[in-house]
Amino acid sequence: MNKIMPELPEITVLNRQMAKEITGKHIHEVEVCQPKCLNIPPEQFVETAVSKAIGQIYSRGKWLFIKLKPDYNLLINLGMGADLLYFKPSSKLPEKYQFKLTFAEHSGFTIRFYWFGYIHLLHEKELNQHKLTAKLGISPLDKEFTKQYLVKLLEKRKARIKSLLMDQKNIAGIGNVYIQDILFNARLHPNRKANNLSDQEISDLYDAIKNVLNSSIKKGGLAYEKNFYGQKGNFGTEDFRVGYKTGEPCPVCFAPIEKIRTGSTSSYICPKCQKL
Amino acid sequence: MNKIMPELPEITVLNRQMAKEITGKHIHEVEVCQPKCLNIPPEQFVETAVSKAIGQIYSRGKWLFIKLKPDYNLLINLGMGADLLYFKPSSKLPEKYQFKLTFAEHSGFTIRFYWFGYIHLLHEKELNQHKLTAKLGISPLDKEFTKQYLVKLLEKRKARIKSLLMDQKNIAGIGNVYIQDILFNARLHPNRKANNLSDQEISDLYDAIKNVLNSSIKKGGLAYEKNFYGQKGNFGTEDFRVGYKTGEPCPVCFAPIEKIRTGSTSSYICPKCQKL
DNA sequence: TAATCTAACAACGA
DNA sequence: CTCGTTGTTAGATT
Repeated sequence: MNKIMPELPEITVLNRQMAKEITGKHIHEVEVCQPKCLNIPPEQFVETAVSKAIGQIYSRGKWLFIKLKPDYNLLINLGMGADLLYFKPSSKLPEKYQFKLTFAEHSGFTIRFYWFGYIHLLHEKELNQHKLTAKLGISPLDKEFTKQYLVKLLEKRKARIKSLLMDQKNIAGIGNVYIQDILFNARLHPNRKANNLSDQEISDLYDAIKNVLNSSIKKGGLAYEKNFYGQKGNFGTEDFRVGYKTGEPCPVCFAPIEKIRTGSTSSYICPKCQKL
Repeated sequence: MNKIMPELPEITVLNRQMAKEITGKHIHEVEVCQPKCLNIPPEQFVETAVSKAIGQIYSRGKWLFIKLKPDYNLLINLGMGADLLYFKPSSKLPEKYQFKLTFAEHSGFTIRFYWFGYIHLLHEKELNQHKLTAKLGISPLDKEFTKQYLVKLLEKRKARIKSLLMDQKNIAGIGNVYIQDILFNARLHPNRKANNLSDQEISDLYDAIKNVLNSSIKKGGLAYEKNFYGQKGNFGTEDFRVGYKTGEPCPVCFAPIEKIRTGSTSSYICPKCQKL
């Protein structure tokens, strides 16, 4: 368990810190070291971004949305792991990064991707046609995400519950890290068919989603990911119940946790508590 | 070989006959017996169509496009077999039909679906958003469909040649009837990967597509389908080389033709001439 | 080992 | 037999 992918809790933490730190600042310089991350040519990207001011910052699923006033938006997806780090006017920059944005008063942030990731710049009017975010599903921490909403989402769906929950078009923000304990807490095998869940199971699943994500946010996100200030979160090994615990005893029945292959992803399950 | 689906040749024949017979006529009455075929409520359909005049008639793939002047279009797809029959003012109507359109001078046409089919009415401006036709591929008899075009279509495609050719988004108009002899004439097994064909094989395939479709059009289409005047075409059993000839000798090597399952469709092949 | 898109394919329904 | 939708899988991506 070295480098783990950022999911909703990590993005939420970053979002809050960025909002507090950089809102209102004016972009002075943009440095692009990895043009493939962008949606437009680097020159156009830089020219459009420079001299604009940071407006509202919010997130949807694993995406950060940073408004560049008056009518542009910077969309960031950290992909399979990345450091998005604030720097102060005088502080030393990270050794390696693929993107740097500097504000008028010489603070700014860098992004280092470990593996894939996107930095897209879009006009307000292009937002709803943006392929990668236009069809993002509801946030599991949104008020609109009610138990009834989950019931509706699952009924008539023949897909496996794990892949359905991880499909960002259904619910945005759950990845292969937090899904492990979410399913365990609801005592669901990852390959259960969505339309076969009992009312009780759906209810448990709903609570598990909220609880797992919220408790990580409360702890500042994963202990394996850095926040805006380079600090690690406090949600660590001891907070996982079955995730990444191959061979260790199930916290409920003491059966050894198994790592199994589910589709193209790995799942950590208790073979006794999570029956198919 | 009872009822066979209409493909490009049958639609082309219908198209020509309809253009000659009904162009310029004014719609006087529309009767809808199967609202599920329509894209809009029956009342709205009837109201919009009535009193408009028939303009240009053309076809794309298995779809007929009938312009209703000045700015509407009647789009017809005969699905898995249907009779689209002209009637004169005094003549008897077919016993069964799901749609009837009568002109001012009491001629008209009826449509009887045997299995699914569409009759859609669209404003000129809605045409390019029409899901079922907007992405139809090129016509294999169009001048733009050159050998080079086919080469480009097949390169880098890992799909099986049969399903690629039958996908209406690639080429529009080939179904599971004519594909049989097209593949045989090019000596191609239906499951060959598109990107593995030699230049010679692509060239043969190109010629086969044109020859098979054109020869059926010349004969007025399939002998198992009725044209606008209720007459059957002249392209019959003797014109098929391997299609629907299970057990009969291959016309080239005399090996018995086999009926095999390819994906969700049936294929008739010569096991010696069409190796995988 | 992760995330996501795409193409290709299977199963199902209308 | 046709066609669209849903879901699954393999491959590719920087």
